[in-house]
Amino acid sequence: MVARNKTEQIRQHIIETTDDLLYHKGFNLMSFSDIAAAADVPRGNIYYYFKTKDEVLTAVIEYRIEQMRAMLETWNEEIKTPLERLKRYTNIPVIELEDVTRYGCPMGSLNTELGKSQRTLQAVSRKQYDTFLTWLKKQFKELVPDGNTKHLAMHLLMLTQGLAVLAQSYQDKSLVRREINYIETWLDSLV
Amino acid sequence: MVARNKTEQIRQHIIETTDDLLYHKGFNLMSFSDIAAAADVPRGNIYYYFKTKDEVLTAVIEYRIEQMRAMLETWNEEIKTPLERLKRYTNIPVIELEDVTRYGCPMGSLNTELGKSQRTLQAVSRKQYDTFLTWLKKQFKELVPDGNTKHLAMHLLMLTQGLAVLAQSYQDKSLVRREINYIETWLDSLV
DNA sequence: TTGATTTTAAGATGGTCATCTTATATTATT
DNA sequence: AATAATATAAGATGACCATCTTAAAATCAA
Repeated sequence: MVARNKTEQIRQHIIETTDDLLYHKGFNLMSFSDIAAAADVPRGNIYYYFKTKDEVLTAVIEYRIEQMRAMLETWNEEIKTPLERLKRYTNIPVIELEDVTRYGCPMGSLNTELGKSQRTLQAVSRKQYDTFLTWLKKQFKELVPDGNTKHLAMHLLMLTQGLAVLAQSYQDKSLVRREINYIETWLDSLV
Repeated sequence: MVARNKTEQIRQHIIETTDDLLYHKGFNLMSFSDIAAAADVPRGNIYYYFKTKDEVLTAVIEYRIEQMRAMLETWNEEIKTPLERLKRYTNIPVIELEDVTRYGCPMGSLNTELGKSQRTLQAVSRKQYDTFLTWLKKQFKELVPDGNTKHLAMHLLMLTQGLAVLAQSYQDKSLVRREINYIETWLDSLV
């Protein structure tokens, strides 16, 4: 029990440190040595927890999705109106301003990288988008019951993705704030 | 003269084949062996034309920018109104639909990749954006003389970047067409 | 406590990478 | 034709990579 538990703990610890590493370096420049060093686990021992690099990625994505779901669950409980919930989503880049202007969007940059020649892994990464999209559709359904909620959700996601790409390219924080304001104005215009 | 010329020709040939390779594989997964194979030049000989991989990248970006400038110049001549010129720009993803849904935006995907931990190279790549932005600003200046042309240009670029990211992630051509229509409607609303 | 199982972690393996050296071949100049 | 400069291309170099093997150590169940 204790050992099983400890193993799980270390595995979880590797996942959490790799999450940051993946965001900061990208998948292809992130080596097993990097993972081992970041998690402070001997290089040869990582393979006891994960057989391949792909398996590490999958575990990190699963972890991210868990986190996202928990966050969205909290928003559902704590934020009363769909408009306010959509605005809460929209404001992620403002809240994560340092990271977004430095490393871009963790979902978008990974999808872009993997989409070139690692499509199987991209499909894994894409589940992050799916998780948000499902939630966004629900909010839009509440906000504008007879709008095309799928298109609206995609559109909002697209706006935040474009924002992140340019924000990172130009290290431009004011661009983030300005574009987020436009998005909020657009959301207001829907009701 | 002939030799100098032939050398220039081979160098140019390497640049052009590497342009596609870079788009399809990304910078870090593109090796010198790939470059040599694609250009059909012996691996060891590539170094006669380019000392480092960074130098190849720089040459490819310069070539791309030349191409872009020539294209924009043609548009300036052949398309009468700034609105139509802006729409011509907007329609690039529709014209390049196959490539955009498969590999994303050549500028955006490269910037995103290099921005993580190769900032010096990202600065080189970013010049592609700059070239478009300068031109876009001019068009907006003509279209809405007292608008904030810098913000408008950035905004339009941002829309196309978000579009490319999602189009590639979901391999979704209808998304491209739909979003391009929105952008055109927005452009119309400015006059 | 003993024997089985789990966990650790060093070290190999075989591959690919960017880059360099160098000897040979080609071409240009005289 | 002789010489000098340019261009070719094989082969090394050393670093790093993902992954595997394996023997020792730690922990478990009996």
